[in-house]
Amino acid sequence: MLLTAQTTAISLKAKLFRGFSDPSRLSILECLLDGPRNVSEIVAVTDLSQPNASNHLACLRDCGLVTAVQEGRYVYYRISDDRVANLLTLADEVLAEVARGVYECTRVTQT
Amino acid sequence: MLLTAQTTAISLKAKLFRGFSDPSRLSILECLLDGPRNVSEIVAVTDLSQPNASNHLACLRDCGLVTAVQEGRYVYYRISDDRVANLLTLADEVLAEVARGVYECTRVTQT
DNA sequence: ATGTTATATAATTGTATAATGATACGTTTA
DNA sequence: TAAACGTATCATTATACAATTATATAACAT
Repeated sequence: MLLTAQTTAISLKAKLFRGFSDPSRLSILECLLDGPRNVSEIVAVTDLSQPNASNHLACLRDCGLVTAVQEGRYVYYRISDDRVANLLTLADEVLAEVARGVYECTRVTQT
Repeated sequence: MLLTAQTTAISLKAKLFRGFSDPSRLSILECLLDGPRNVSEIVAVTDLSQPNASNHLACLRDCGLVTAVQEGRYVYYRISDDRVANLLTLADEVLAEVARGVYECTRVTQT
């Protein structure tokens, strides 16, 4: 793709959505909707391996979707902005409308 | 990941977000915000190759984000639901907040 | 100091997927 | 019917990315 100011903004937005586009990361985000959690708690809730969870958390953190605070040997993660939660909610609504389509979509691999 | 009813719903949502997570598909969606467009028009606006645009359109259609209507030899695409547009707008707002983070995020490749 | 727990990082591997070029299919016009 | 046009599909290639294993770092406890 040709890169212009416009497409740069679009690439940013694509990157933002990519933060939400993985089941592991979504599990983490939904877990954090209930409040801050440390890595061990996240691992327990999501059933991800610890390194895998850390990788995805690093991705979410780098993208600004979550923030991290160290407390002793624990690192607590939380969702950085209410609008992130709003996006998840709105996605649920869209999904309710188009669920059948997404379900049948085979262009993106089923997990 | 272990697949449960919960993770299945999450996988669906991840798939939905994946529809938004590519610059080419976002360009197409933003182009369609102005109204229905046929493939040639989309190709002209987005600078994608015709086969590439068709591929992404098929993905968006399969995922229920756009609908297609054939008129003569043209196929007109439109955004399937207003909430899809809302999601794009909300993403802009989130991006305004966390843009720096996303910009600096190197876990997801820059385009 | 040593061991233990919590988290992060690195290297590797397999898979997903975006882009391209060639081609097929369907529709219209001559 | 043939030619031209619009769109879709297929095969290929290159790259991105998720998951795993092993290991490193840091904080705390004994």
